Amino acid sequence: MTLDREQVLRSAAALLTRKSTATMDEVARAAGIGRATLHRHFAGRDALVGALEDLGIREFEAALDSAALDDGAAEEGLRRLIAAVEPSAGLLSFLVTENQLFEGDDVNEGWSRLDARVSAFFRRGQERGEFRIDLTPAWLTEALYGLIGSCAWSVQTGRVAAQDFPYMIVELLLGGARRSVEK
Amino acid sequence: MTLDREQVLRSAAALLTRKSTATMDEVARAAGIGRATLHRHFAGRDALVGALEDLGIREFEAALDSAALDDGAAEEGLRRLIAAVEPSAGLLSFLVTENQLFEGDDVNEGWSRLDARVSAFFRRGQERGEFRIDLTPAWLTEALYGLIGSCAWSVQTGRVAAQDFPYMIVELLLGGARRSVEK
DNA sequence: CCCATATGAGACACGAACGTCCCACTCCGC
DNA sequence: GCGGAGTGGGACGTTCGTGTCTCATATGGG
Repeated sequence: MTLDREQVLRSAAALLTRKSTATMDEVARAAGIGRATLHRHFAGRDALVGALEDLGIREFEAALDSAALDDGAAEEGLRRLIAAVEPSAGLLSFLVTENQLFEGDDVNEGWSRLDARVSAFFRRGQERGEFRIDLTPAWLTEALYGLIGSCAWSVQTGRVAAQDFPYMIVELLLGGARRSVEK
Repeated sequence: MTLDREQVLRSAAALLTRKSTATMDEVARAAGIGRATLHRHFAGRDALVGALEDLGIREFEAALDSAALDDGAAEEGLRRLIAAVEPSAGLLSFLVTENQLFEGDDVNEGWSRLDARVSAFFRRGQERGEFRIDLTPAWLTEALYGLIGSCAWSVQTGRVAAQDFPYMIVELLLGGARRSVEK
């Protein structure tokens, strides 16, 4: 008994990553519990998505912390970040898509905090001459999210090998963001 | 009278780009027509999305044609493609997202045809030594779609100036795909 | 062993969106 | 001016997901 809330969230994340329109019933069955029990722990779909948001924010924040973005070259920091964020990629891309559906009323303030950290990282990289200055930090941040989502999707559909996930993202994003010599 | 089917599709695309969950009623009002009339021209939501798919495929295909990808350097071809695809960016990113919701049963064959063209373009660029060979054509194709979507979204939320749309995408994607000298 | 707590299954009402239909109105061609 | 086609508004039934509730069952601690 005594349901493992964390495990339910994990399976919900795994399911919603694949099928973002999954029913509460499907979420419950995927977690191996009854729909009633699911409702007992999460007031409704909004509450469930909210809990997933908190989870995703925590994971992303942890990845940011563990990446120690400011240690050494910015390029290496970014590589560590991508590697650290890989396990959460599916969940994060689901949450990004979910957020886009909102009418911008009440967005979880956690996202703005994370956006600010990522954006600030790119800006520092620019100031240190490691990143191109003609691509704005805000755009690099959004592009990072987009590439994470695209790559997670490509892995899911078999277009990209799972083991290549970090490499594909880092090489594509970094190649563009890195100051190249002929510029 | 005699409803302009094309115009209805345009306004539906514009609305669904911003709010992909918009109701048939909202779509109708956005087009300035009644819900009944909308249903007379499109059997249902599926038919409407299907018509939008055809429209998006036509536009993307036209962009591919007009870009003349094989004329001159691959880089220039890509620049022309991005510029040509800009007006359709919102619609295309909506359709890509929409397609991901499908359980992969019956996808419009148009997409595979377009995927093949884009993918082949990247492959030729690789063979001619203009693109890196460690990033697969399939991934470059998906990344292109993802960046188009991210940039369209960034423009909509004001994070990226509309006039910078082609530049931001091309520079980021190309920088990564382009063989850089220090490699 | 017994009881409290949590669960699963199902029933129920509610709301949203859909798809269909009808009716009055308007606009156009004849 | 007249008739018909096209349109808008609204009503209706249906479906689907949601949220709440009840009840029987199982599990685990005292």
